[in-house]
Amino acid sequence: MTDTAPRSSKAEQTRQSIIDAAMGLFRSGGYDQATMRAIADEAGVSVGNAYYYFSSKEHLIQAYYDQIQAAHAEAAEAPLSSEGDFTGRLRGVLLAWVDVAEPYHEFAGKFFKNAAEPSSPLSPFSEDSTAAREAAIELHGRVLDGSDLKLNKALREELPELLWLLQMGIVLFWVHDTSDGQQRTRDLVDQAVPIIDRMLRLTRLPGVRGVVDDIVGLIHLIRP
Amino acid sequence: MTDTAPRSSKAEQTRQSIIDAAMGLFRSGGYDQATMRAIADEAGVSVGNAYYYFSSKEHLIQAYYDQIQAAHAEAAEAPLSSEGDFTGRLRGVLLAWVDVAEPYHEFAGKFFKNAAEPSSPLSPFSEDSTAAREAAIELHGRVLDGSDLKLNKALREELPELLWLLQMGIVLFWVHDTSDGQQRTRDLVDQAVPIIDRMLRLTRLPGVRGVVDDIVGLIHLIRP
DNA sequence: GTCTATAGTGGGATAGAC
DNA sequence: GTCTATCCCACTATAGAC
Repeated sequence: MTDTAPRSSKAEQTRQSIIDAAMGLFRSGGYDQATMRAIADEAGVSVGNAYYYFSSKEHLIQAYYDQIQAAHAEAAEAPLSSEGDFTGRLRGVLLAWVDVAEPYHEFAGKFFKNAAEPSSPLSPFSEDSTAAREAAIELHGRVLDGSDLKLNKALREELPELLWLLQMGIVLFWVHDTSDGQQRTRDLVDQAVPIIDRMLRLTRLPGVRGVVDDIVGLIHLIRP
Repeated sequence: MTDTAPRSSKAEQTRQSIIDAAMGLFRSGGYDQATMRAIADEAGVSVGNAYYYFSSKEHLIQAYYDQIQAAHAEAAEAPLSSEGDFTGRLRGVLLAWVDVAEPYHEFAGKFFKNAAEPSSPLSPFSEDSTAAREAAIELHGRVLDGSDLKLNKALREELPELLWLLQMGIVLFWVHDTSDGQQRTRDLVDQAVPIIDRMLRLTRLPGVRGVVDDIVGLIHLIRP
């Protein structure tokens, strides 16, 4: 979607101040409280100007998403550089997301609601989310690249996207998770990761191989 | 959720006329076109009165939601009574849903959006949806009961819920599916069902068994 | 190209009289 | 239970300043 590189410093400053204002208001009062009037006011710009930079309130959230995504990419560096085996790397990356997203959990449901609508630019499957989605998938590619997993080529190619889907599933669980510090989501990650590891290693088993090939075929069939 | 039995005839009549008006307008013009003003107008009541019966536009959707649910249960009877093997039964039940839901596909995204918010009573995971959810899970229990599948007990117990989750995944795909008659979703079902069948039969394999046990354990851990 | 100010539209939701 | 009147908000339009 939008390029992250700064254009003219003035414009970029304005843009950023709007994002910052939105961030602050989202955080303190949730999505509904943060009206476009309030955001513009807090940023010291006019409503019209806010709309000049963000064509809708949803697009403003998108910027917010991008920021979480960037923070996740950064937080994921630690496990990606220190962990060598697949389980450690995947767990590290997934838990890094839970850490990064924790402050927003309270009102994430509101975001999620908007993101669930297929036509919304906020949908993780949408055109507008392509950049963020691909960055996230790429991150899972790196989980695999540095790991000790041996996989057949066709599966290896699909796996980053599948791991991203897994992450979306964890996000789904996470938004419904009301436990303290989203501990249940962390438990889910802890337990699920070794199972996934074992499942992936099973894919080399004679009886399993054929099914894996069919699954890869299915993925190709349904990909847009 | 709401009881379907009629209360006082006058109130119930008004209530029903609002639902009918909403249904008609949703169907002809989609969700956005059907403003509360238009719905109230069509029903011959005031906007305030419409809100007296339905505390939000979302709550109006519930009536729709229930209708699809009931229609699916009915449409699923055919394959459940005629098909004997697992693939036939599962495919029949899943495709019955796609058939039943087809007229609503256009604006199903709006349903979905509301259902996605964790705190919404329309969420398939919510307290309020327990009855509908359990009915749907029960339906998948019947898919298994009449089939030729042999499974270990622990897995057999979890499987109806897992199949329901699969159905939720298909719904997710479906709302994003813009192909004619949602043909791509139908293709997905056709291709996925035999794969699931094969996967389930693999669970009896020595190397696979342990992983299946762990998955069942994980399910128990994360269930609320 | 960036920004302000202001006035307006239309829709979800509500208050309070009846 | 029902209405009318009104509020608030996202969003648009416009006219113009720098």
